[in-house]
Amino acid sequence: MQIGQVARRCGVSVQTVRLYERMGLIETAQRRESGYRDYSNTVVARILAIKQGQALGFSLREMGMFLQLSPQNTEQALIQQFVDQKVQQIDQTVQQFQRLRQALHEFAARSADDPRECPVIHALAEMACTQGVSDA
Amino acid sequence: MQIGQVARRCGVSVQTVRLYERMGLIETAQRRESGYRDYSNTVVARILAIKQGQALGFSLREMGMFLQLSPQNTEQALIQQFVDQKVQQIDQTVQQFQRLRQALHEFAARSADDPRECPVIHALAEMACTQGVSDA
DNA sequence: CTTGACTCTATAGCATAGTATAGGGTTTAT
DNA sequence: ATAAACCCTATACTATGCTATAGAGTCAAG
Repeated sequence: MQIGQVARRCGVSVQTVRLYERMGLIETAQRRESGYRDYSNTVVARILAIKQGQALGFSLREMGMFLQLSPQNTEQALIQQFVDQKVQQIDQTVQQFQRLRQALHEFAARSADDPRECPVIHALAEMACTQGVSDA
Repeated sequence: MQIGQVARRCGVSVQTVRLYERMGLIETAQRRESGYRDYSNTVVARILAIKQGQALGFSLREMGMFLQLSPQNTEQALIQQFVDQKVQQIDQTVQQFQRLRQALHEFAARSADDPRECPVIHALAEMACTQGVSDA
């Protein structure tokens, strides 16, 4: 599969595919005699996974570590530890999104002359505090 | 309140506070005769809100628009529309996080010689697809 | 056998969100 | 009256994740 086809199937540019290859996020493509890259089709799912991970806030570096992890190269205990940590992070993030959701509803329900602080700022600031920022 | 105190209270650098001011994300501070900025203390909640929003994946530009929205300057119908849209986005994101969570558990539970595709890549790729990427 | 659509490398540039530095003035405490 | 700790502006630099361009080769269709 040529790089252009991979790119179109993933909704990314060919430069992005090359970038991901250089960064080691996807397989190093086979080359034809011409020098053209020839990708296996598993690369498509991988790129889609990377883009989706990004959309959820993971950096390319994180996604790279993520994707490198496999039972073949990593101890079960470490995998479990990694997964537990990620799940905990996810739960926290989900909770924060839900508080934001609630605050948005309160915001929309407010009357124009409500003197109280904006519920969205309030909720977001509180979340930040709960996670520990302080000073005298 | 001096800029350094604001910065420490928010857990950011003074340069960041100045940057946010230049970008119009926070109030333009009063100045003392010396030229020193003098912030009101509402600025702290605002910066914390910005940082928390960022942690949830919003850009500074988005947070700026967010924070500008108020019943004083925006029609109720528009606010409702904005809120509905954001809530819908949040619900989708939360759902995606929960699918990822599930996939992570499956990943951890897998035996080392399972020949199937990695459940995390699989789940992320599927999510991406569901949102519409395609090509012939 | 040439045209158009593709590919290659290499390099440079962009937006975002900061961080660092230079060169200076201010405040407070001793 | 001087040191330490703060503040000011302006400019330059950084990392991340792309995007654009130049200059070249490849390949399929007519």
